[in-house]
Amino acid sequence: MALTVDTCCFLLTVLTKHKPQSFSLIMSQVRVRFAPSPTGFFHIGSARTALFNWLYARHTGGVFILRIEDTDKERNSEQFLNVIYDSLRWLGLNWDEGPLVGGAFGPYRQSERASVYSEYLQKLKTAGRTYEKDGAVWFKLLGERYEVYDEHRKKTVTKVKVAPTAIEDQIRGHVERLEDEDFVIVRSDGNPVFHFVNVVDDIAMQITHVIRGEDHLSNTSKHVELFKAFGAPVPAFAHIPLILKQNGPGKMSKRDQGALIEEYQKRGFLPEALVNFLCLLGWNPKDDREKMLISDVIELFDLPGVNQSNARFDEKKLAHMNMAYLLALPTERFVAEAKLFFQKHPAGVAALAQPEVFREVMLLAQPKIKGFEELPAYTGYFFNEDFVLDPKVKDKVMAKPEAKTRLGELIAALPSMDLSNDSAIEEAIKHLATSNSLGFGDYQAVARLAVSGTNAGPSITSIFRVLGRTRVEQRLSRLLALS
RNA sequence: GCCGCUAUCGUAUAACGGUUAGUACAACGGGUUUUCAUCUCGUUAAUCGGAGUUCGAUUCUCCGUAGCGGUACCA
Repeated sequence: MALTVDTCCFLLTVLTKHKPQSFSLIMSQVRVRFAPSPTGFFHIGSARTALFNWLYARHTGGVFILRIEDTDKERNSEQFLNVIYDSLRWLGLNWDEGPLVGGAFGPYRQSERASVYSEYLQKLKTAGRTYEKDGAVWFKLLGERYEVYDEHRKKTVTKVKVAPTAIEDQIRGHVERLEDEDFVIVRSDGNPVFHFVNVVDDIAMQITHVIRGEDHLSNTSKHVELFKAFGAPVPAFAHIPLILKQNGPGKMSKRDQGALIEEYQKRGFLPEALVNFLCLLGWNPKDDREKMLISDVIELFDLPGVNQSNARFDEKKLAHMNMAYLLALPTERFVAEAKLFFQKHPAGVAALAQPEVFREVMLLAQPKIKGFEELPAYTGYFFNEDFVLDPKVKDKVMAKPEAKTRLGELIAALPSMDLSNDSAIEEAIKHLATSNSLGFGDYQAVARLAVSGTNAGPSITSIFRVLGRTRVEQRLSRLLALS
């Protein structure tokens, strides 16, 4: 069926609730790409770039493409590719075209696109926009050439009289930069350089919006000149701010704490919490909402709403977000996720030995912890008899001379206690307390020390209930004998 | 050095050119929780500096300063 351009725009507007003027550049579907290099690491900055691309695609009803920039042949392996796939999948950023899923514009790995590059190189050669020098292929700018001595580089360079290249950035607005020197597009070893393959792929894959880190803003003038030389439409650009390390100068590098997605996976962060945190680093819904459904973010996300200044990473805010998600998690999913976490943890064997107990303990832990990584330390004493007594807590609690008396009274009362539910246990301890003219608190601290080795944790009544009479008795007696 | 981008509490951010400059995290102090955590109330805390435009500037312009990025036959 035939559709007019107006009809198309109207439909797109209706379908995406998007401002029509944002479509001035393109008459077709939005196509964005995320183009990581398989280095064996997946950086949090890359994750956010991927996320913003994905959000924009989902917001506009467009296509999110994964393209692998693996031209650096030496340090590539399937393993490294899997890091990318795993990280994206874990974050929930599914791609519509790319490796594993295919698409009409493949292949999606640069290492498999050599023929495309030579074809495009030929176009440029035919157009007279290249020349060879020192065995490399250079891109020829259009204009009058002149020589000038560069003090900083300590050599004479050839410059070209050209007008500045204008970039209309969706986030930064109008940016101008003078691109006045020819540059290499194919190295003397025959490998095309990043600028060239990047632009060729964007043309070949019909990318409409290039959303990437600000570190590429200065490169963009090169890219724009290449697009023009190919006679291809220049895509819309959107350069998103960088993530700075939380302490010290500079952007976050892979050596910084918290820089790698892998680390969050290992530490048991909830991916939806990390994604929510990342959404808010450089973007906001223009109201006070913070914990948001991803569907709401998709609806509200737009490029002009992205901030222009770099953002410092804040692990405490992320931890808080993770806790908020943990608290809101349906119980059974919490237990299931906790199980997955323990399966990869050394303490997991003991913890998972008794599924019933494990579940009970996890129910106690859910409202108390900030992240799954706290679980082994927080719940260890439930699964192990040889837990350690915190020396500081022990000294403090056992410093009171009556502590041993309280312990003895508890042991004596224990056989007749109803341990079937928390309120019964509470009643029993209260009864014991009042009969000795004391309060619940007089038994709480010493009992807690005896059964858990510490002064923090779930309610003492719950610990008694889950542990059961025998183990509680053993632990109380052990502490009494010890002191 | 040169080029580009940026600049609001410690951090992330909000504020049609008109607000007592808001919110969240953190910090600190109460309350709740017979522990801890949660929750809750409160306190501390910001428009980088200087000009200009304007009746009025956090907001627009310019100049400084600082931060960040780029400046490769890396990506």
